[in-house]
Amino acid sequence: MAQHMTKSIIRGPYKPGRIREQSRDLILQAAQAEFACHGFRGATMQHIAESAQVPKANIHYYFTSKLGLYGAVLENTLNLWDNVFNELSSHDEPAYVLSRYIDAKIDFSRTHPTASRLFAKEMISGAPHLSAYLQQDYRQWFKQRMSVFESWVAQGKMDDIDPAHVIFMIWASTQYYADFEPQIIIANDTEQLTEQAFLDAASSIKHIILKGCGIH
Amino acid sequence: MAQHMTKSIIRGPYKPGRIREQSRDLILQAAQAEFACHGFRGATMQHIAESAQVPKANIHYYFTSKLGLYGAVLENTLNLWDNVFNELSSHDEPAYVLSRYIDAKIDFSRTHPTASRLFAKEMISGAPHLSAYLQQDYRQWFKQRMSVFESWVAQGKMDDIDPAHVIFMIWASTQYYADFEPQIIIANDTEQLTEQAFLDAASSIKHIILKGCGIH
DNA sequence: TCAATACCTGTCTTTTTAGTCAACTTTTCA
DNA sequence: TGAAAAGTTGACTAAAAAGACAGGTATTGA
Repeated sequence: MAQHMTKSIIRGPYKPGRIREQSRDLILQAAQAEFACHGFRGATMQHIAESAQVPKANIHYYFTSKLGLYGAVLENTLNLWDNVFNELSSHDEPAYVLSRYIDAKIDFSRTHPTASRLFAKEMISGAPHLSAYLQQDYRQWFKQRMSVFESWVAQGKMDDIDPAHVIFMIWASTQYYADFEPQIIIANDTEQLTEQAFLDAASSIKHIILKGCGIH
Repeated sequence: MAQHMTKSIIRGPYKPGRIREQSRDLILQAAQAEFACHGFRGATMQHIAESAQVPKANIHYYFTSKLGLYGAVLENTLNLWDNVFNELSSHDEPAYVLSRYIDAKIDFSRTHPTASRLFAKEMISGAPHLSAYLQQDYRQWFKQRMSVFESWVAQGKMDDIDPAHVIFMIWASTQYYADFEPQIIIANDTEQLTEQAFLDAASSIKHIILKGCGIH
């Protein structure tokens, strides 16, 4: 028993596919960075392999093709996204909901900048690999939010602004701190963005959005 | 005289380099679209050639290399940018200045979406080809704007918000309508973004930014 | 211990890519 | 008009790319 536990601690309990999961994750991580930086066509399997420190052939053992790998990276990233934002769903007070949402978005930009950049790159390219997602989950999520905003407007809890533009402003402003990092770094005359810088950004965005929408 | 004018209308008056300018522009146009869509590494000279409807070798007659072409595209686009925004410089009233600036930015997103996307792609990749520009013109422009905002705050014309975040919010929100077009199109359930859609966006952004910053 | 399964990778092929070059046509202006 | 300059391009080369695959090694449970 003791030996078994020692073995478990050192190598973990055996599961078929345990190594598979680890290797896949390692490659997915490296691939996300490469795709985020160079886009689908600009990324190379060789670079991803070097970055993950595995032979190129090893990538092809786990993923059928470059496109398959890209699909897996996108799917992986979408799940991450959903996990972060699903909790923030229903609450009566717009000030509370929007504040928490902006905080979560800025925190996501800080902790997952490559994920943000990956989607930005894909969008700018015309989202050729995201049509399924955009037509389904995204559309549905968006419509639900819109109706929440509309009820707030009807209840006089905020100004009569097209909710779509408010959502776009929040997305744009929060994602900017991940996607346009070089610009912000040079403007701030700093080496890298600190956690405090993100907190300040969130604070300013919350001030402007809430006050700008007439939310108290 | 009449014959000379006819000739002028049909072929234009001769200038050394006239053909050069036309061909270069044609190629630059096609290259901008290709680079904006696929990034530097993802773009191919062959695609650019096909898009411009010239043989690939013709591109190499006018541009030394892929990198040289990319540099020319960036420079071209930066000049465009400057021409559009240089006029909006000095005025006492923040409401007037910011309104006109937001309008100009949204109009740029509508009329030059590929230019916007080109820069977005470059930024997301870490701006490896823009360091010179970012360190000089951009930095200077940014500092000047910051001081204008600070004087407005000092005069009580707007809330005490870090001006950098206000500028970033304006940039992010206005550029979003060019860079993330697919997302906006699907959310709006439309085929393409109309001029009216851009005007509505500008209107909402102005409302939120001005009110949100406490500008009357 | 021992098949069976999972995992690994050096080497190869084919396709695509950037860039070259020499022969060609068009345009210009003296 | 005619020679020089500018513009054009098909055919080529070398490098880099994605991907296939056979022959390995490591890991497992019985």
